[in-house]
Amino acid sequence: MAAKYREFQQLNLPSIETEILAKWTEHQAFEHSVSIREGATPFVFYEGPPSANGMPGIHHVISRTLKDLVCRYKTMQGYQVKRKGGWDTHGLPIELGVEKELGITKEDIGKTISVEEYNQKCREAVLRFKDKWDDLTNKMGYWVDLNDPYITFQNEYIETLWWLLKRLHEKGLLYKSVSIQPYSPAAGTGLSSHELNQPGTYKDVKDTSAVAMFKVIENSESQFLFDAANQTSTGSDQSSPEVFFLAWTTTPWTLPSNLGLTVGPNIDYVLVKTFNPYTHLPVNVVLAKSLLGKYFKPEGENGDFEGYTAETKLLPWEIIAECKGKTLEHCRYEQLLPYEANSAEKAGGDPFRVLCDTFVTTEDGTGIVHTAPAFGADDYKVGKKYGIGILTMVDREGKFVDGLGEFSNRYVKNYKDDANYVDVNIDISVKLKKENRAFKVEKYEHSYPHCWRTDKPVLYYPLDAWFIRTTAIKDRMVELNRTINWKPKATGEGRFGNWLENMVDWNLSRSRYWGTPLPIWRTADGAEEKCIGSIEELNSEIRKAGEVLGGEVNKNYLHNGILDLHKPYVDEVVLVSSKGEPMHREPDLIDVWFDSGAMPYAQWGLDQEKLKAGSDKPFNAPFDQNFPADFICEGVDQTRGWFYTLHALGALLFDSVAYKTVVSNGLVLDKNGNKMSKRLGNVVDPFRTIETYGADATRWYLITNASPWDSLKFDLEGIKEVQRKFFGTLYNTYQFFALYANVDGFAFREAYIPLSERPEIDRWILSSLNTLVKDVTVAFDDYEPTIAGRLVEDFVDEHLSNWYVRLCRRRFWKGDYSADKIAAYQTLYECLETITRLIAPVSPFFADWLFGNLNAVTGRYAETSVHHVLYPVADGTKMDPALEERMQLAQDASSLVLGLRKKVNIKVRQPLQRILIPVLNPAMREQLEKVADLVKSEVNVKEVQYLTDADGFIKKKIKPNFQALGKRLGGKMKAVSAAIAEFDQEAISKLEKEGSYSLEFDSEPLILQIHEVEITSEDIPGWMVSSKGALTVALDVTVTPELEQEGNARELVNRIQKIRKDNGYELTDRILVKLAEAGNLAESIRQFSSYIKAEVLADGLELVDTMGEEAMAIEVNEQSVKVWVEKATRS
RNA sequence: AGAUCCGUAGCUCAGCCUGGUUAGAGCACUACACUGAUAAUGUAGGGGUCAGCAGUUCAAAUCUGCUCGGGUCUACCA
Repeated sequence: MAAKYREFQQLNLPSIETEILAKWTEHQAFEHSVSIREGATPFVFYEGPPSANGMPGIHHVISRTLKDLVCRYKTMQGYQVKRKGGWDTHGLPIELGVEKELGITKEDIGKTISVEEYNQKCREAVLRFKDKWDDLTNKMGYWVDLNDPYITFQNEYIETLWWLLKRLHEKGLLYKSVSIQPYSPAAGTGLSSHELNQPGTYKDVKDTSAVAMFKVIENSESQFLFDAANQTSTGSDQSSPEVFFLAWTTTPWTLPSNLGLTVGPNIDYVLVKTFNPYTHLPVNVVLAKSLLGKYFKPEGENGDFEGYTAETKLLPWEIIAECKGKTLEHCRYEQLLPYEANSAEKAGGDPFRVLCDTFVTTEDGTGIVHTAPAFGADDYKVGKKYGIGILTMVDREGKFVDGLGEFSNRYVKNYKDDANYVDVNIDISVKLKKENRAFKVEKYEHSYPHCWRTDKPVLYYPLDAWFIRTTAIKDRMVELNRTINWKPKATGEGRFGNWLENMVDWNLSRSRYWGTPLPIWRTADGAEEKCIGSIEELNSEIRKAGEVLGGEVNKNYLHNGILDLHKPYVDEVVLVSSKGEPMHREPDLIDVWFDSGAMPYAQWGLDQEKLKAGSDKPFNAPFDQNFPADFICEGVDQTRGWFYTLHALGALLFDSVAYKTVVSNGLVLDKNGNKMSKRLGNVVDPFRTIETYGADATRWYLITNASPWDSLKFDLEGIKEVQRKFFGTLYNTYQFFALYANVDGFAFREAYIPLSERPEIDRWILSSLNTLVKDVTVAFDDYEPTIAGRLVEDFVDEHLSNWYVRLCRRRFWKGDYSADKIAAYQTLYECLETITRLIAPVSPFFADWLFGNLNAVTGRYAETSVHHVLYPVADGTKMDPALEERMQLAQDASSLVLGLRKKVNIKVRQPLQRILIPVLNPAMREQLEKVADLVKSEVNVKEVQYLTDADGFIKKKIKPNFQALGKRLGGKMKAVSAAIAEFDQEAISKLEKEGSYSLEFDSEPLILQIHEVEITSEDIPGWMVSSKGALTVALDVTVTPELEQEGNARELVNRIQKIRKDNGYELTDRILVKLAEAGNLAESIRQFSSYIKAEVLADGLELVDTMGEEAMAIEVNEQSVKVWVEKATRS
């Protein structure tokens, strides 16, 4: 006896997964899936390293499912896909976590705790949840190499980063400069953007804002302003008129550092003649035209200048000139608040000019932006462009420097919680008012960032930082980006593309402790600097410095070299310059994004031989075959993170893309569309989800519910639905197969029956199957797993289960082990087996389980896992579009007839004589004839008749084919459409016969072609009719006595089958049946005796007069009858 | 504030690129049927201002613009 297909009580995905997981572990299925492809074309995948200092969430499951399915798919297509895991181990989140845990702040580090101890804590915290992560990886079926991951804090990793940095340094792409960064004077530290994004950082505050007046200097650039002012100058005012630029600020304390005024080149500005509302002196002011309304009332326009006094409420004003911002460029003005400390010389440039830039808006203020390069990123940028120098009149404690007269040494905000603090901003405003230099002073409410630690306002402050000159290759990065296949496309072109267009240099510096140290040593005067590119190089420099400088220098590192590349050790190292001066390390760490962006190189580490040989890619061996990546995938939040840094480093260092395809998946929200957060308590625990519903159902749900890049509303009900609908159906189909295949001992040992010898329906399902394979492959190749999954779902449900199996049920249990039966088994087996391979990438457990169950009996594959076999390839010779089309016709026809039966309430078991189908053309008839038998048995009718218009009793309906006709007719469409609607039967049949029809339209001839209309049959007078599209079906609902008797027989069969089942008989048991008191059923029984016997596997069917108590009373079509069923003894 | 994605039935989504006249599925709901796949299945029904407004067009869920709502990223700036 051959092995049996496994049969089950019910579907239990989690227990299947436990079983498969054990099998994978035992046979090292993952390792094997890679090693069997040794020598094959590699498909390169990069794993974006997660940070293991927090628990994994459900959102990690989606991106990892995507990664996994692509890798599995490519493996099954014959590529070798190595997947090296990795861990991101540096960075602020880790440090903040440790600070919180230890109850310390940044200031404590190096004081109450040594940097050495602190970094040790970070190192311990970093992989705290690694076990949990590994557990999830395992349970969700994510195949990735966890045994040999790259870890960013390891020396080998950091060493490679250093080499890369050195490379950038050599290319002149790594430089030190000032940048304007958020800075907290109260805490005495710069703030990262991460810190600035803490909740509650932005607060609405009321600040004193001032519109300051900058006095224009008369020269050739500004002459036109003065000319206009002079022309309208009135007799009472003999002195030469004064012209001012109006500029608004919410931070008057930045005014002593003012060096420029910025206007928008395309903004319209006006010169307005008016009076200063505080001093009442006549003035001429420049501001943006669209902002006039903020300062001047419409009633005051061209008002009474002569009669203006201090008491006049309404300010008269008049526009006396107009120009674009570009015209104002380079105009000069007098410094607003000159002191000894803020002279033009000290600024070190050519200040007090009007500048142009597009960042200027006219939404607030005056359209002229007061520009203090030290205190704003935009200001700094535009200031640098024009070379106006820089003044930093505030120190790091947040107070004015010496040499600013009455403002010297005053805090610009109340940083010290001083109860007697007097707001210097008010004092500055008052001074301006008195000096005829303020046009408007008022409180202004706006949102402003505050330090999350001290709650004090942040200010933007120039700090030293190291930069990578990404802007140097901006165009190349844009160009390379165009070659990357972005999914979705819009993210690459839009979000990422715009980001590249507006790129600024990459600020690498972080003033923290736990991270990759910048490998740059400098002399005190900064004249000489060294960038170290390897451990070997550092050690040799250490020894050199030890020799030259002598004494205690580097004494801890002279013998064994440096053992840990982190702080504080590297900071203890002193190097020596060519002139014998000591060099100290630049204290910064580098941005963690550099760590992860450099993983294509650093994951392999440096090859010391290649390094010595001076290779320009001195990385360990697999690098050459593993760069660039064919595919990466992470959340959209990585667009400016990992996607960017990978791209930037690939382009900067090797003039290459780092990845060819990138999939950015969307967020996972809760079922109400809210972001998941611990605070709201709506986080979904991935472990519980997987344990309850199974990883496969979860994966399938995540993939098929929405495109990966759309945000997903995660609902457990959806997983249940997938479980029931998809896996349940597929499982049922397998159970059905196994049930009968075990009875018949089918093990695919017979020769493959040629398609030409199989029935229509077999050829149809195999054709559909191959079409499915083709479409699924196209979808996967296009990184559209959602489409692929939905296609498989539709096939399994609609085609395989609800049509093929339903229609073929009898073939499996009826009759001998004939050729037809074998064909049915072979066909269904082929479908199931192919589906296991199709779904293997998405639902790896269930697929492997099903594949194993099938293959265990047939042994068609030598491989023990579906993940080791090849992905199905569509067989064109099995595809037959006409066949698929006519089967659709059959399904539609059946559905229509069943609908009609329902309407007249005649059950399907009651046979009916015939259906009529009007055929519009010979091709349609041919198609229908081929599937007529299927339709007949499906809807239980005896015959199908075809009606042609020759029979004369179809009424046809005509309507324009808008798509075809619209192109030709355009505007006449409406009228012609109305004319077509008026066609009578004669006109329609004329058009059909001749293929065209001419009509007169607007006294112009118009020839209507047959393909420009759609003709359908509308009605068959006197019949029950139903239609869908071009297909119309009529049903003969007459139940003749003969039909009724047959119906009775079938009903009886049905009842006896039920008894068999209730009695618990085996499918193959023979029975004996006795019936009594059958009334008007007796005739049916006699007439259909052999039919009944065959159907219920009865050796005998007897009509008797009476029966004992034990007989069962049943009802058949409202006629009661007594029946007795017993097992027949085998003869 | 800018960029970007999304908005179609009670819920989850197709359809939109390439405009075409009854806007589709599944779930849920209701009724009926089927009963040798049965903790399965089928049929039918109700349920839509395709977020809103304007435009282009003979024709708009589909193309364009604006507005509103939600998400994400970037920024917070005088």
